[in-house]
Amino acid sequence: MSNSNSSNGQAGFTLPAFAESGDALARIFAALGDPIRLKLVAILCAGGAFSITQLTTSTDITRQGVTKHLQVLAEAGVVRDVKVGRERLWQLDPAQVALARQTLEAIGREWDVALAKLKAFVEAP
Amino acid sequence: MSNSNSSNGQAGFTLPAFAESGDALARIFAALGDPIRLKLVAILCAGGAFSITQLTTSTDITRQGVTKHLQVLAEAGVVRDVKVGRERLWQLDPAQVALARQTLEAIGREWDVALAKLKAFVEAP
DNA sequence: TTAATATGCAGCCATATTGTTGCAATAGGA
DNA sequence: TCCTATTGCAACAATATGGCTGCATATTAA
Repeated sequence: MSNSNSSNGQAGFTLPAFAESGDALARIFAALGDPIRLKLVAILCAGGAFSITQLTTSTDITRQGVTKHLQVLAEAGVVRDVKVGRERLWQLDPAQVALARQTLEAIGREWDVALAKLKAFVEAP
Repeated sequence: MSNSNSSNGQAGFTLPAFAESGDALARIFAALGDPIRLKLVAILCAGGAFSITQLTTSTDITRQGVTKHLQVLAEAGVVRDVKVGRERLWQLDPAQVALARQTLEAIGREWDVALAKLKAFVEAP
């Protein structure tokens, strides 16, 4: 089987840094990988700080369901909560979103480099 | 409960477009939301086209497990496969990655706009 | 033809995820 | 104080996910 040229690891090219960035990055993407959570992020990035009850009115699920989604987002570091009175207000923390965006930019750059190498190889004299 | 001022929907501000972009966008993020799949993407964006057997050597799971991960990525449109001989070579399709990146950029922009509005409100005479 | 390689497909199992209901607890306002 | 609004917590069911084994199928090479 395969053997031979390998495919990476001890291969002939280096992987981009995010390949080994552990689970933190994957958790950010996974947190964004749900339609309801994506909508919650949209609300939070457009508005400011909202309570769970307020956010619930924007979805078709129960308050407790929204709470679970917010917990997923919070564990990924995408949102934060602040207690004020008897309410718990949620707001976006854009740092992790920026990290995810930089990763996707890195993928695009690597891809461009790979294309350029291929082009140079094909056009070699 | 809550009632009152709403929080969006029929609220006083407009949501960014990605809020209602259906499940396609969420599927892209979900596809990237796994450490193994993130590594596969890293390999593919750095290299070119690899067979399942080759990709398996880069992971700690079985070939069938890798196949399932590739299917998740394929259903999100992140990777494509090409049959050549008895092999099935996989390669990145950067279009969906670019779409995800644009979404994260939009979140960042919305956030900046919201901050600017807040600043203007606080500093109002 | 025969053997070896590469993949496909089905089924199984353990665990995680998503959403619910029900009840308790905390905090504000009349 | 008493009522109400907001949230927290626990248990539960249904489904999805991630990983495996086992076997079948195709394709290349000798």
